[in-house]
Amino acid sequence: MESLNFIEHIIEEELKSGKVKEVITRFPPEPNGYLHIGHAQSIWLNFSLGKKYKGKTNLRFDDTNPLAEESRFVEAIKRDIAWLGFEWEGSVLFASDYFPQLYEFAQTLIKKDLAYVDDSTLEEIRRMRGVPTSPGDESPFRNRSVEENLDLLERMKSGEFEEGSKVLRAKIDMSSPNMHLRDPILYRIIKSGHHRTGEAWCIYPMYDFAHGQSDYIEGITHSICTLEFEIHRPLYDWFLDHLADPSKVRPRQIEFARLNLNYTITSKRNLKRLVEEGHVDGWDDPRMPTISGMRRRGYPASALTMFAEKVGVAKRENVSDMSLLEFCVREKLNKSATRVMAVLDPIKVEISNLDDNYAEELPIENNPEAPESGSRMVPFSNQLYIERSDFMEDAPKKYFRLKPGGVVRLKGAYIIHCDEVIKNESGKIIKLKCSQIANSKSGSDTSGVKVKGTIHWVSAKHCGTAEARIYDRLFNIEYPLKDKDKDVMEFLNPDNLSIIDTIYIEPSLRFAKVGESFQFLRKGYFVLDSDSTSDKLIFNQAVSLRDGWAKKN
RNA sequence: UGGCCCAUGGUGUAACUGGCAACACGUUUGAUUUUGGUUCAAAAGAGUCCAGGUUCGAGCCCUGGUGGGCCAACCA
Repeated sequence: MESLNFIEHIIEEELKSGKVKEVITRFPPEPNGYLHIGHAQSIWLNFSLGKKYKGKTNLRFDDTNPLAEESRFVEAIKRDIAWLGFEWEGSVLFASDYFPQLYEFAQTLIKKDLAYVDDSTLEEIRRMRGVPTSPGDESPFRNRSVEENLDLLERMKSGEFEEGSKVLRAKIDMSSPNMHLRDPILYRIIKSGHHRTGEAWCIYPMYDFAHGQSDYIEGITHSICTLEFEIHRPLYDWFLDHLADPSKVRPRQIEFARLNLNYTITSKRNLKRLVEEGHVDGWDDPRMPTISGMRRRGYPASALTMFAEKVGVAKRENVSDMSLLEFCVREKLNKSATRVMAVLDPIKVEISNLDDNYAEELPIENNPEAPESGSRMVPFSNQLYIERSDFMEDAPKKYFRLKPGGVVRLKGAYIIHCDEVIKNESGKIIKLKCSQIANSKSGSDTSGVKVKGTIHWVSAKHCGTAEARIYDRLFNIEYPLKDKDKDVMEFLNPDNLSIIDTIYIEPSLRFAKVGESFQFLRKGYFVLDSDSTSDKLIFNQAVSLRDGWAKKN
């Protein structure tokens, strides 16, 4: 039997008992930044629940704070969700679409004597709210008449009062141990343009007054959010108790633990800092744990949803291993990425027994995991580059690559024997003189020579060049936010990006398209970055290949 | 001196109305391999935070602790 997460258990019970007839979820981002991997999980959760139970999922922007929100974020968020492969029901929705209705809800509460306009200052309200361990004090404005409150709210709406001079509050319980029930603020005055409603409003609802009612208006059945909203649930329900039509679908808020990843952060506030303080090049910098960053890094969308699924959903605080995400990335790319050869740190190889105008095209498979992908022709000559790490002068016994007097297979080509090591004055190896073993051609090898290793190569006469950007973990400690006395930025990994300005790539790579993923044989998965130009290709390393040799050494 | 929530290998999740703690990642070992990749096979690693209780039987139920998270923006 397939195991269910706790939300699915709840849903299935409700479905069985008839408490709910269908499942309608929503993903409710605030357009004040880019989406990160934690949001990817929430998106996956909401949309897959909708799909699994044959319901639907809305995309609704929670845009109730004009000071923070911008339409460029709306666009970026839509792009990311679509890229992940999810389709929201109908058109994109906005909490701001419901401002008129929300305003009526506010009037309804006033008429029920459950809300009042408070003239107290911010500081006074804060002080009267008290602290969790002892009751707060009631506002002197708490007992205004319904008529006065209605009038005052209307005048707040029409712009008669200054920002901060008045708020609308719910009349609940100033002594509640739950701070959110101590007469929470419903509306505040903000005289600032809104990304969608422009100057139409100068009062804006608070999150608590907007979210649940928006869910209710849309007929959402399950309003899934993260744990920090757990304490808001009594308020969520209180509004519904007083405003919802009992004959209509009543949304239920369910909280789950947000996803965290080690060696990085998933807090919008800190991601914003990374961008604004210039620690990265933007929200879509490949080092960022944002969906856009991961896309640019070369992580496939399917790897992100696979990761979300494998991590699972529960209520306990958790920090997932980056290695699981990387596993998902490799898993997907292994099946889809074309294999090509690129030398990142070259050492020249001259094949002495081939003459200078020798040229040959050799067929090399595009992807052994997908035989139908066929092969391509790769030029071979007497001048090659191999990886510096594929040669060792004093090699240990288990070193399977090239060494003086040793042999190695050039992938898809010939076996070569290392005859001579050429060094410069400072002792650095600049060239290897090798000889090609007769009859050792790949696929028709009758030489009888046994090799332990196969290495990649490019023809120095035919190859192109490119820049490679190699990424490492963003932060150099596992839990960057753990030490609250220190600034997270202190823990940034100074080596989180290394740029190799010239790598040597096989000619076929000249036709790579931006966003196209490749496996650089024996190195890792790379994607062509959008910074590339027609005369300069730039590849991002999504993730290296697993390396059993490196691990042991 | 408050309230709400959580606690299962290193990590993340399972264990449906109590019934031999399972899966994945990671780690280690071996085999295969013209990628030290992939694939395949295997191993190590928790007795379920602690103490009581109920029960033939508790990771699951009850009580009390302990530890952790969240709550005092006119943010979401």
